[in-house]
Amino acid sequence: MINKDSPIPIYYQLEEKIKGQIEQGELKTGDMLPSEREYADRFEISRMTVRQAISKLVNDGYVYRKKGTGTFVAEKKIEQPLQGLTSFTEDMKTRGMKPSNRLIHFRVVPATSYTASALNIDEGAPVYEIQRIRLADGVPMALETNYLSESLNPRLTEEVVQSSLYDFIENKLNKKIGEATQIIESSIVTEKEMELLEVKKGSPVLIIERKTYLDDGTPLEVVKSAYRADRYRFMINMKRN
Amino acid sequence: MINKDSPIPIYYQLEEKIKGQIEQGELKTGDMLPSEREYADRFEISRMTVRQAISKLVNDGYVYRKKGTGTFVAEKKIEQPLQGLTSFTEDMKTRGMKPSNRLIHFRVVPATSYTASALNIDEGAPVYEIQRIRLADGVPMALETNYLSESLNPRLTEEVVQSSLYDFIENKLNKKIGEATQIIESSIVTEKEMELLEVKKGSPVLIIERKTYLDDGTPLEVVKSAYRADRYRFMINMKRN
DNA sequence: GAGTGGTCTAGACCACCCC
DNA sequence: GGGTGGTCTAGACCACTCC
Repeated sequence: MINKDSPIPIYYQLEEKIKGQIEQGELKTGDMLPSEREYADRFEISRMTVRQAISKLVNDGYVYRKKGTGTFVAEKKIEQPLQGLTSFTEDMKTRGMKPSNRLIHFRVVPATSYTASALNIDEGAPVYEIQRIRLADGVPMALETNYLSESLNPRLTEEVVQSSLYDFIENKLNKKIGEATQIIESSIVTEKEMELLEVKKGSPVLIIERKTYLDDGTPLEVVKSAYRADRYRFMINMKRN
Repeated sequence: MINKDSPIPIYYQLEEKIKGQIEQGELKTGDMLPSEREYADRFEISRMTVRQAISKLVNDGYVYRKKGTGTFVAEKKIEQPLQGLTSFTEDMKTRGMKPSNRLIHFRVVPATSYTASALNIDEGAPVYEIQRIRLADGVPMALETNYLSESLNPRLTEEVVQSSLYDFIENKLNKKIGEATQIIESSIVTEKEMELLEVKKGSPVLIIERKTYLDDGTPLEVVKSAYRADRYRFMINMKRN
C-alpha cells in the first residue's frame, strides 16, 4: 500500500490513499479515521509523517480533527466549485465546454497610471494590451482585456494568446503563478460590449477585475472582463479563518 | 524573544515574530529570511518547529520558499481583500462602515425542495426564514434572505438576528463554521428589491447565493442576497493550486 | 485511565542551487 | 562543496475527551 522506496513522498502516498478511500466510499461521512498512531504502526512510518498527510486533507476539507477524540470524514459537498485560481480556458474545460477566442486586438501601449501602479512599473512603460472575446462552445461569454508588462514577459505573440496565456506563462516562461485578487461587480452592458457579446441593450453583465501575482508577489497581469450574466455565474469556495 | 515556558506554542510565537518583522519593515520585500537551521540554533528549538511556523507564513502569502536557495519575503499586496469567509456585519466593519439591519420578516416555514436538499433535511421540515435589509451607515446595501434548519439551531430569535447571526452561531451555540460556497451573478432588480433597496427600475444588482457549512461539513444555512451594484463590490483572493 | 490530537525534539538523508 | 529547503524518524509530554 505504501512504498517506502518510491520517489513519491510517503506523506503524499498516504494522503492519496485516504482520499481515495473517502471517494470510493470505503470511509463514509462521519466515520472516524484510524488514529495517527495506528497509521504509523500499520505502515511502519513516523507519526509526524502521518500528520503531514492528514493535515493536507484537513486543509482541503476532506476530514476534520476533534481534539482528544479523533479525525473524521467530513460531509461531502454536493456542488464542487472551482478550486483556486483558474484561467478562462481551464474554467470552461472544467465546466465541460470548449473554449475559444476571437482576438480583437493585440498591441503594445504605454501604461496608464492605473495599469502602471497595478503592475508596479513606470507610467508610460510599454505594456501588452490584449483584447479578446472569449467563447464557450462557440457562444460569446465575455469580453476580456489583459495588460502585462512587455519587459517582464518577452516572446508574447498573437499566436500564444490564441490559446492559453497561463499555460504559456507557466510552461514556457517557467514562472510560478501565486495568487490573484478579484473585484466582482454587477453592471449594465456598454455599447461596445453589447455588440461584441451579442446581447440586448440594458442587459446585465458581471464585471471582474483581476490582478494576478507570481509566487514571489510580483504583479503579473491586470485583467478586466465583462461576462454575460445570462451565460456565466461565478462560483467560489471560502474558508472561515 | 521566544518563551519556551509560555502556554503559547513556540511555532506560533515564531510565526507572529516573523510576521511582525515583515510588517514593521525589518524584513523587506525580497529579503532572504534566516535559514531554518539558523532559527533553530538561535532560539534553541527544533528545525521541525521552525518549519511549522514558516509553513503557515508561506500559506498566508507572506513568504515563499525556493528549493535549495532559501526563504524570501514576498511582495506586499497593495489592496488587501477580505480574507476568508465573513458575515455582512464583519464585512462592513472591516470596510469601516457601520452595519445595521431592518427586519422584513422572521418566521418558520416548511422547507422547499431546494432548501431541503441544500440543508440536507426533509422537504417540508421547519426552517427559519429570515429576511433583512442590510444597511451600511444607514444606506440600504442588500436584501438578504437566510434559511436555517429549526431543529439544528434552537433558540434563534428575532433579537439575535438584529445583530450578528454568525456571532450567535459561533459563540452561543458553540458551532464551528467551516466554509461556504458562493454563486455570484449579475442581474437586474426585481420590483420588490427596487422598493426595498431604494433604486431605480433597471438597476443592476449583484446576486450572491451562499451555502455555509460547519467544519464537519454539515450544512448550516442557505442565503440569497441582492446587493446594490452602485454600493457594493465583491472582493476576493484566490490561490493557484 | 486509556486513547486522541497538539506540540516538540535532535537528529538524519536527499535533491537542489550557487559558487 | 557548502548551504538550503523537503522529507522522515522514534521518541516525548501535554490537554482534551470519553468511559
